[in-house]
Amino acid sequence: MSESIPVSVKAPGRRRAAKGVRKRQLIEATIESIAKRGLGETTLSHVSTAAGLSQGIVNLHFTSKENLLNETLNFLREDYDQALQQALAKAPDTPAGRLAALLRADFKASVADRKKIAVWFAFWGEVKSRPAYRKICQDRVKNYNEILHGLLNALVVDGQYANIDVPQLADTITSLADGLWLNLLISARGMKRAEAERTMMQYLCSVFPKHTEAFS
Amino acid sequence: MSESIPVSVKAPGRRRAAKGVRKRQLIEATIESIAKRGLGETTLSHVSTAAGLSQGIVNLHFTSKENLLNETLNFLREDYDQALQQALAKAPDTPAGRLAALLRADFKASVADRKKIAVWFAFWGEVKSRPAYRKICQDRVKNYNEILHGLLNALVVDGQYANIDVPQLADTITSLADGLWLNLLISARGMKRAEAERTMMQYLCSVFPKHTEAFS
DNA sequence: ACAATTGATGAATAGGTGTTCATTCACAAA
DNA sequence: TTTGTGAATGAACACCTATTCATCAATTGT
Repeated sequence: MSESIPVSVKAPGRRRAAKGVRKRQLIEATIESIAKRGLGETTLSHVSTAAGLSQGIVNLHFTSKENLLNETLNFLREDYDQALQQALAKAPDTPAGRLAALLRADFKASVADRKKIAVWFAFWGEVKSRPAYRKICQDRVKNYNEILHGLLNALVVDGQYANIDVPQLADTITSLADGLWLNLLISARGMKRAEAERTMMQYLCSVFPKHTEAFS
Repeated sequence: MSESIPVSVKAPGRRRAAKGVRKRQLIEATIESIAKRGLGETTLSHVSTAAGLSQGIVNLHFTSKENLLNETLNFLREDYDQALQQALAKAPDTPAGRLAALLRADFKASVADRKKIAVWFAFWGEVKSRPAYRKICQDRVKNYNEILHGLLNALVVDGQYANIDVPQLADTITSLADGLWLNLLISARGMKRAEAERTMMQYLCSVFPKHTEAFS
């Protein structure tokens, strides 16, 4: 949000920063720009100006624009995974409780932020023509699926559910989650995060009727 | 290739076409290019070359690139709506049969074509920063939701189902459909259309257990 | 047959973008 | 203080892209 104040050249003391600091600063400016202007209209000028730095700064720290975008998508993925881990760490130790925590995490304010979702979709929109993006997105899905499969299997055992096709159920859940994100992004009458979360929980209740209290 | 020999024999009937014909030809070249290169890398040169025409042709028929892209998205939406109408027209006259037809249509070869899905996502990725795209996408969703609500209400009455929140159910169904599309686009082990359709049908079976035969 | 009309051309234009690199300058070690 | 290091600059460069427009030629009307 707060736009970085462009540093006056005259004002001393605003120079030099560790590499890691600048890189993160530039990545955040990139996310901001993609959310505001879209991926196609995001230029290095926009990014460096928003960061209050000079023209060549991105090439200095990332070598190329392509590299900046790859690292931006990577950052987004790590940010997402971290939110999941954090949610699981705080979750109760029951399968249902952990599953609920995992799926609620998708709709937390810090994850389902409209800006971040816009950036996710911007990259998804290029997935077919950019193998580098596809790789990162596939890795994220793969990791998510592994966690989800584990929890679903545990819950099926825990509740002695029969006739549940876990792989297909996992597909349904991940698809539902992604589709709800699209709703958050597009919907006219601003679908709210809470509403999306409720929809997801309601679905889980219907699949696991013995554990409704965990999904309420 | 050989060309520009200014003799009378210029080429076979390669000149002149009605406005509508050229426009459609250019829109199709645009879709092709977006699917192959992405929205950001699609240039007017690519489009006109792919159509076998000259530089200025897009500006002649569409005035601007922005216009071409808007009309391309519009075409995609009309194409989609048409597929839905066609599916409904051929459907049996029962609520369950019509619902099944509507949702199966999302995964027909001509609709869930990997190229078209890539283009949909390319535009969705810019929805936040381009009001014109957002408008078209919202209209499509709105129309879809109206049809879906009608069918769901009819089916609830038909089967005397209780405790069904139709608006929420409609949200779940549309989200699931969109999410399955993302799976088709990204998934590593190529999720197949048939698999996605089965997932959707299986979900409908779970919601409407008295009508499973319509969803099998 | 002869204009008139209009689709189509493609070279030229103007504006913008990513990248480079010689140079500057903050900072800390000697 | 002096000096070495490397972060940061920003003008210059080469490239690309959307758009224009004078020109051409196929079709239509008379």
